[in-house]
Amino acid sequence: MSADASVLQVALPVPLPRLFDYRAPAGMTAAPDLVGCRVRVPFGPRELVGVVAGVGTAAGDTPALREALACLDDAPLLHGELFDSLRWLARYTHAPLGEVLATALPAALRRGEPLPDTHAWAWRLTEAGATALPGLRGGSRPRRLAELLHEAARDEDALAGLMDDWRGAARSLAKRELVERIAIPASRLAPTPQPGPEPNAEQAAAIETIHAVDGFAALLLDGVTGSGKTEVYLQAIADCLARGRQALVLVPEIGLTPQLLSRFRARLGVPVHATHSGLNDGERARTWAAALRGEARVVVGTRSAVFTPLPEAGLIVIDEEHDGSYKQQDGIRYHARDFALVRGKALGVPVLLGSATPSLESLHNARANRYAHLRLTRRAGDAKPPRVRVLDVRKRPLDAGLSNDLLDAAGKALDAGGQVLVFKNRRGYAPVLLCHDCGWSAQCKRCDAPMTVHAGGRRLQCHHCGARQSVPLACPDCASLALQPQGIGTERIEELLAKRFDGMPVLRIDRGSTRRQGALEKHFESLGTNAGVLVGTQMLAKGHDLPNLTLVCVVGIDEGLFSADFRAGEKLAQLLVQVSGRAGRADKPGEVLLQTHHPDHPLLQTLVHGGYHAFADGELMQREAAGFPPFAHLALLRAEAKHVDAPMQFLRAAKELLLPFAATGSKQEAAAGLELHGPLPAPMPRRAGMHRAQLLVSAVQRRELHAALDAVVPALHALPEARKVRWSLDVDPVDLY
DNA sequence: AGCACGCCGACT
DNA sequence: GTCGGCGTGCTC
Repeated sequence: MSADASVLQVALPVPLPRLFDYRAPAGMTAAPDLVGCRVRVPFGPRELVGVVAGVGTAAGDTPALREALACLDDAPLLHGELFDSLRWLARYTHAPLGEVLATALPAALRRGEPLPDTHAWAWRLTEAGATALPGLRGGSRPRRLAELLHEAARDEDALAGLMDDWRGAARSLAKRELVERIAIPASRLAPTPQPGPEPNAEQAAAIETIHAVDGFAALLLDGVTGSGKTEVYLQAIADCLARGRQALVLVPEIGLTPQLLSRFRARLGVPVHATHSGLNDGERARTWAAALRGEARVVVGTRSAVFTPLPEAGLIVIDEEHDGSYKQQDGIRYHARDFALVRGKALGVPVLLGSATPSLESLHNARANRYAHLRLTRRAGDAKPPRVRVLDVRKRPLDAGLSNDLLDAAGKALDAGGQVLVFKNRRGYAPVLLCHDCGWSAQCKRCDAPMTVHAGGRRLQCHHCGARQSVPLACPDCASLALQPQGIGTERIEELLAKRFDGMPVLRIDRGSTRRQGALEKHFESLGTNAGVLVGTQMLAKGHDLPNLTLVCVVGIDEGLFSADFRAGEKLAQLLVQVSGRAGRADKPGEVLLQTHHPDHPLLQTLVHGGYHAFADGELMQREAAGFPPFAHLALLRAEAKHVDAPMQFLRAAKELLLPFAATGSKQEAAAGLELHGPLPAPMPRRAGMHRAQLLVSAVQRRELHAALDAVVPALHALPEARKVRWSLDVDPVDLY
């Protein structure tokens, strides 16, 4: 084998910042047509599936290269725009390409399974079947099926519409070889959209602006709750389909409901492919393959759907663009909204970002004219916005954290036959178990966090590592029996409300009560439009339509008003506006009660009297003054280890590497160069038995941040201190902990 | 990340 | 005497 033979440069799913060279599999040559194909390769003592990222010539003195075992694809799985965008994502996140590709590909393909068939299936009569048809017993199912198939071969969907239990009949006929199953190409029928409601003037203007876009543009659809953003999406998608192009719709984790899908399916007149967390690996791979082949025309999915191949792309929609679930919080920490914008630009298609409470990043971009700003200010049917009242509870008696005013309002709403939503951002019974005699409180053994009381005061649970135990009978420190649940969680509110409104349905909706897929829907359906109370966490902020909801109560917002996290204000404002938007409909004005000990807090005052945009104006000014995003760019280097000192040692070494890029003290140069904050122990220094620390890097110019990281990240991998920790780099972190 | 190799404690 | 703990080192 000559030393300069062509080699495959393979991206493998390992946390090493390089590609690995292999000889082409036996009988193949390392030609560029293999780029984007998956290969199975030996790697140390094991075998891995990787993707050919390039071909090149091996350096002369390279030790004997190993040979790839097999190529798994006839044609590249990744090519063109998607491959280019994923390479960009690897550079942007400073992550190994192999890990990015492993994150982007459906699990079945990552494991090396073949690209699945996306054929539809049809049945037809065989020659023997045509001959035998008159002999089949009249009126029997096999006879009816044979008659149907005698007229024409029919696909399985059509058969299901024509007779029931056709499968049984087909099976029995197939056994006698009278019928056979044949693969037919997935249908590429022209869409038959159903007409929707007449758009109002604002919607029509938004639709026209989107329609007029040629090539890439980012458009912020900034519309109050109930203003009909979905209608704009539907018209834009229908327009995209009519031009013969594919549409991708991203929705938050909680937003992908059967209601949304059936509305899309009913209106668009083409199959809508959904990628939700309930799909198994095979189904996910099939949707991916169908999109790759151009068969899937509309794909709706959560965060990871942003990796769908779109060979005939025409439009990308991101619903509730401010939603935190678009940011992946482990592994490759990508932001689906931001990556969608990158893809839209590369694809040359419009990207439509919709929200009633746009992220400050998107508002900032809209104000800088980087995004078109489309406003929808009217609620459908001219429904009045809900009346928002700040409820001052200072010095008021509280029962399970609820004031009398709040309970009275709830009672009145229920008496009037309405539904009441009580929102509390803490699940469980109580957040702390305290000894009244000595001050001991139940702490998790593996985390620096108190354990939450659950099950009406019988169990303790750690919300950070999942540890569970029963509540001790006596204080472990002083043997006192005076152990008291302290603070309020959703369970405790549920308990109080069930007692207070005896006979009324009280439903609790949180991650404790609603673990299973579809459980949320079941809960809502069980209530219907009957009077009743819903108690819950974030999960209640959106999702299912509640037409009979007349009162929304928000309790426990005070923590959010004084959080150290610079994004806490934005998150709280978004939450309050979103949850308020659920109250009331056209014929029933809603009411919102915000219960607080800080009624004069500027955030509440601005939000209540000026609305979300007034809040956003003030918040953006504060961000600018403080040098926070979107006026600066952040990267957070995290490390964790079993050993106490290892994370800090690693981060100190990392800081040494970054120091040459840091801003100097002088004023002029402070605008250039990085600022390094830390390393510091993480806000929760120990979690699930691991000690954690972090180093925050910020820069005014994104280019400088990336230039420094480009230079430093490979050295980070090589640090001796790195071997003793698990570390990760989060570019554009959303949570600084 | 895996996985192997390698050197020190409580058990069939 | 071995099974197994996790430190250290490597992966084209």
